[in-house]
Amino acid sequence: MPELAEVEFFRRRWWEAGARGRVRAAEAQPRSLVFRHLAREFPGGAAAMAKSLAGARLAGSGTDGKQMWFVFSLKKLRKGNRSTLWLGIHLGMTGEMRVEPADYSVRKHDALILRLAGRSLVFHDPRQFGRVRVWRGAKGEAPPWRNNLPPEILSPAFTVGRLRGVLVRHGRAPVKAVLLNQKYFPGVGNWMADEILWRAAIPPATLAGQLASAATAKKLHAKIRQVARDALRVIAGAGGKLPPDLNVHIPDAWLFNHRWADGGLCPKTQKPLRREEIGGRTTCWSPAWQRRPKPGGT
DNA sequence: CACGATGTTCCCTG
DNA sequence: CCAGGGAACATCGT
Repeated sequence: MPELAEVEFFRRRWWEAGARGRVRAAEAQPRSLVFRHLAREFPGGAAAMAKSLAGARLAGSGTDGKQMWFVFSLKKLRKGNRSTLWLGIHLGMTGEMRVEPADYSVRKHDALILRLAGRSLVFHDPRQFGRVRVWRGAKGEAPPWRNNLPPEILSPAFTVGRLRGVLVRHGRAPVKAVLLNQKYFPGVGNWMADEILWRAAIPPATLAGQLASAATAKKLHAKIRQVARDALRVIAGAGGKLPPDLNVHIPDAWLFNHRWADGGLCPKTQKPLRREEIGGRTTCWSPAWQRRPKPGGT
């Protein structure tokens, strides 16, 4: 499920239910594989994390691409100054965040439950490709996993020039595979990559190096941003009210609604869509619409 | 019963 | 060391 906008949707869901609230207790299911790396970064692993979260106040939250984080302030400590706890959640393939009643009982594949006054915040992940990270530090410090992040695709630092550099550097890879690289396009996943290439009328198997001309890169850059903005607005309710769930209405003018089942038709041409594996992932595209760009200048 | 799923990481090769 | 490709991870639904 989770790409840029779905991650933002789930972050807001927890944040709107828990902002500035006190965590009365935290319950981690240590057998969930989402904690498999935790002990390396946080001595004591899931159990120590749950203990540290008890009594903490939810002070902030955000996302870095598909990585979401919540920051908690801890009660004053006599020793040291490490009064801030960062909780990082990656949703993997099937993770989701829920808000449940206070008396909610743990269900299969729930990984983490935060008990607040009047409600429970639940992180649920059946396939367990998700990941929980925790870092404790002084106020104003950030965890190592927030250092040296690539520019968000909607930030001013995500420039056409940067995009061209990426296309040249990975010139022998299919552009579809390059778009999935989180180092360059944080938050872009399989459906967004297909949507971007469809809107840009670029066949997904095109080698990235073929797209590095100024004109083509500019077009691709515009579509990357457009898909990110549209997805955030429609799915995460950017700038407005949070939609009640992820089953929001996606416009039929997007590829999104037509891509899943075999036999879908391209909304632009009404010709059949094709599904094939490109860049290691199932890719949906419209051969009648997505044609190789003409070789252009620089 | 087999296959595929909106992700990441590790390992191998050139 | 770099770039690219493929497998593995675990579970569920069609």
